[in-house]
Amino acid sequence: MARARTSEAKDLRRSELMDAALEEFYERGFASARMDDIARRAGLSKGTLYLYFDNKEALFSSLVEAHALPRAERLEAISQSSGGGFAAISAMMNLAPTILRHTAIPKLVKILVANAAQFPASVTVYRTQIVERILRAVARALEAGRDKGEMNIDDPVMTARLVVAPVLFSLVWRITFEHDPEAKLDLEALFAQHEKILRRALSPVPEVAL
Amino acid sequence: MARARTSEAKDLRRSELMDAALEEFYERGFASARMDDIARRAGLSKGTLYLYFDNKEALFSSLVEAHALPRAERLEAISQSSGGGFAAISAMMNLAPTILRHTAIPKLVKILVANAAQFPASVTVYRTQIVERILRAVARALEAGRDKGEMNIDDPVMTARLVVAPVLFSLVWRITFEHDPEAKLDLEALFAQHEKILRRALSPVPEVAL
DNA sequence: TTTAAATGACTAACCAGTCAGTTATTTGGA
DNA sequence: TCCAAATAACTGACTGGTTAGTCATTTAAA
Repeated sequence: MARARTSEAKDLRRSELMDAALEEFYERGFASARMDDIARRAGLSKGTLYLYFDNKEALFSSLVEAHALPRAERLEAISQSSGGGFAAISAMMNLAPTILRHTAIPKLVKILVANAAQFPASVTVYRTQIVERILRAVARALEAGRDKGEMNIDDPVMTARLVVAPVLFSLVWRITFEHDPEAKLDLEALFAQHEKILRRALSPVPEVAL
Repeated sequence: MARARTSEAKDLRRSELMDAALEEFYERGFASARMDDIARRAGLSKGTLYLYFDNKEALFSSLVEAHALPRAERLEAISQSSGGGFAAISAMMNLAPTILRHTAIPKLVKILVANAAQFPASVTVYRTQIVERILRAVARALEAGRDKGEMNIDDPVMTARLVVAPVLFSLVWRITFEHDPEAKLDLEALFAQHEKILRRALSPVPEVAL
């Protein structure tokens, strides 16, 4: 293998090894994934893998930490840029299928949920750095909608969880049934329906009807 | 250990071993769970475990199959007995916290999701015997509500997924964050809010307002 | 020639699955 | 009622295969 001499080349190599680890952990599970296979997938040998990571557990933790920050920042930006209310909800619902289909989040969530008991520190990182930041961003978008008089919201914190729930539903459906050709899920239709229900439920009751 | 001579005693022993396996698989993951620990947890030796199950994989499959039928039947009965519509939704939402707190379903879902790639046959059993039966039962309850003129539903199949999504959200939250004392989730409040949103979204629009 | 990145054979530990031996329980003859 | 023989449930030391982690050696690049 061509050598990584500069520190940029090493950073790249490190992230290639992490990508390989994500795939192996996802496909075989943390315990069954072989360090040799991870190295091979990145086109390197096991010995080299150990130049970049102290051990299997450090490789796992670094995965979670590396993905945490950028993801959360992206989602917070989206929820803020749209100015809150139904526009923000709509922007998030439109983004959901892409996130589910083309980012590492579903795979990361799977390996994290599956190994939560073994890696409590990584779980806490993920909860505080991703999950709770996303939930707060959604709650803020709902509060903004209320302040604009566009939404009728009594409990933004619980409602934020309900807004996000179908995304997690789809995520679990995909990672669990993805090899089952009988189990299709129409993401676009699901999120369109979700948005419709939220609009009906959260729109202020027209005064005329009272 | 006192011996199991009758076939009833053997059935009991078998199910004790399965309970032990559920706990070990849940806590350590399928690959890391030791057959010796499973046997010990049931107060037996590893050799005895192999009298009841051919191998580790058979133990896993039997777990999924044993839990599948009774659970699905219970939930179908509830959704039918309440006569459909909001009464059925309400009955299910009231039941959700108990299912999440006091049944094996969350643990079973975790080990199944985590090992979906290794056991496609068990995944298919679970999907057809539990997941899709529950979703069909919910969809039927929604259709019944529409037929009664109590609900305004355009897509019962997608809506059923949205009704169930917060249950899965809570399930994943619990199995992932259960050891994290900072991460509390008020199940009763969440499902109360969910029911409120569904009532608002699915109630027919009052004619006066049009 | 020097450097340090990369390699892969090696070892030490782990564990699924086996099976020869042990022992609780039942059976039936005295 | 007692006890010896028969039965089969149960045990755990053992084996064979697997893999995380090491390190002496090789080799690409400066």
